[in-house]
Amino acid sequence: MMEWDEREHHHHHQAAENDCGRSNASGPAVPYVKVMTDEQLETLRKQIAVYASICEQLVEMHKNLTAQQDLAGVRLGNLYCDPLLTSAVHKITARQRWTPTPVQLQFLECIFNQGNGTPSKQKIKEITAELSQHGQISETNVYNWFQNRRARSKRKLQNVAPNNADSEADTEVESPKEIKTKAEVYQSQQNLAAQNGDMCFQGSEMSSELNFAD
Amino acid sequence: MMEWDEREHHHHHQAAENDCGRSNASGPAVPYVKVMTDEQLETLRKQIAVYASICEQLVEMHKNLTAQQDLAGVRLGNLYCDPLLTSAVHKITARQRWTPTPVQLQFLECIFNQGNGTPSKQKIKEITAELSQHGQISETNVYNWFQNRRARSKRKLQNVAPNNADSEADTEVESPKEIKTKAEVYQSQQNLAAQNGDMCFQGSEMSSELNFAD
DNA sequence: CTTTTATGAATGAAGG
DNA sequence: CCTTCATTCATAAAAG
Repeated sequence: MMEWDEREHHHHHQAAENDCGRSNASGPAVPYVKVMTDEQLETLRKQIAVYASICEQLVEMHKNLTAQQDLAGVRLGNLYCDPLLTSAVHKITARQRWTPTPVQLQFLECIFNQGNGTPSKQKIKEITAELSQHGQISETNVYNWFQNRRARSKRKLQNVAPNNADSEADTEVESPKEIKTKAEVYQSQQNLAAQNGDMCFQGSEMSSELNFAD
Repeated sequence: MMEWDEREHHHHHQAAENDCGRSNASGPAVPYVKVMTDEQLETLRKQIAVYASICEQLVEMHKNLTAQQDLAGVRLGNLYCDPLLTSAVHKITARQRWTPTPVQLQFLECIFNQGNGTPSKQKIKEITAELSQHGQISETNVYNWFQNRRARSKRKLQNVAPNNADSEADTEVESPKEIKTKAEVYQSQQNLAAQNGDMCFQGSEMSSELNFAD
């Protein structure tokens, strides 16, 4: 479901050279390295998210409480959450995702436009095999692509529905403002942990060590 | 930038299978895994620990505050929260579909992992009753959850198993693991969650398993 | 660099 | 159970 497509690496001279699986694999030259599966990473990511959420909640509670009565003596002063930390954690556990190459995209688009609805499982297999020649791709990727393509195409038509008759072949048309508004809300919801200025902690010496990402 | 290296692994079993440097480098159709150095793992642990610590402190603080004065009118614990949408005018569009709270999810995950596959009708009832204490939930929700969980778990396995390898270039994968190396973090999280059972952490979920390499 | 948009992926629920 | 759909989430890419 996902491939870690490591793009341009900034040739960092990290302590441990990660050469797992390299062609020259016979060498036991990889001393200290830990391996995690996608699932494990995902789990970790979720747990960290939970913590972030809990902190958020608690800070909110605290703010409400202190707002009512001046409890100057109980500042959150000692609790600091380093933004960098959050961001670093995020990067570490961030999920990567497949991105179709232009060729693959064109091919998929082409098949999609042939109208034959949801490609059968077998069909998916064939398509995947075909597209593998043009880059990394999996059946799941193909499956998801069609699912999304179909769903979004459908929604677009709905949004333009009021005008049935004039423009129909708008598979690539722009979406209405309503969607936009919704997106904004959604956007704000997402970045909670990332940008709550009120709980801007700091003071953890941890930050300096966050040099995984770039 | 990072030393996350994705690799094709042939077996799918726990993070422990750190087979970096193995001789088989041509392995087709194998799962991808992330690799971390000891240092990175250590940093991650520290970061999580920081979160745990912050949460504990906040909880403690909150308890002290509420203890000092009876804030009956500010029962913050019950707000079906949405901390981020403080300016929530949009929130009118309430969520329609059930979303398990972290605690609920954890519980479900736990039961699921006990292997006792088929959740009988009676069992569903019990589980639902139990989880009701942690938030809105119905038997249908529980039922669906198990259905989906199982189906998806199964599918993941299929994606790993069919290593027939013709034209490699396979992508996605997952690692089915049963291990239960609960990390301390997990433990803390649990306690925290328990103490704040009436909080609803929207938007973030947590999984039950945390087990990265040692 | 920050914000916005496009879109790959996850998941609760419905159909069969 | 398995498949399909709708909605939501998260991130890569584009815009400012």
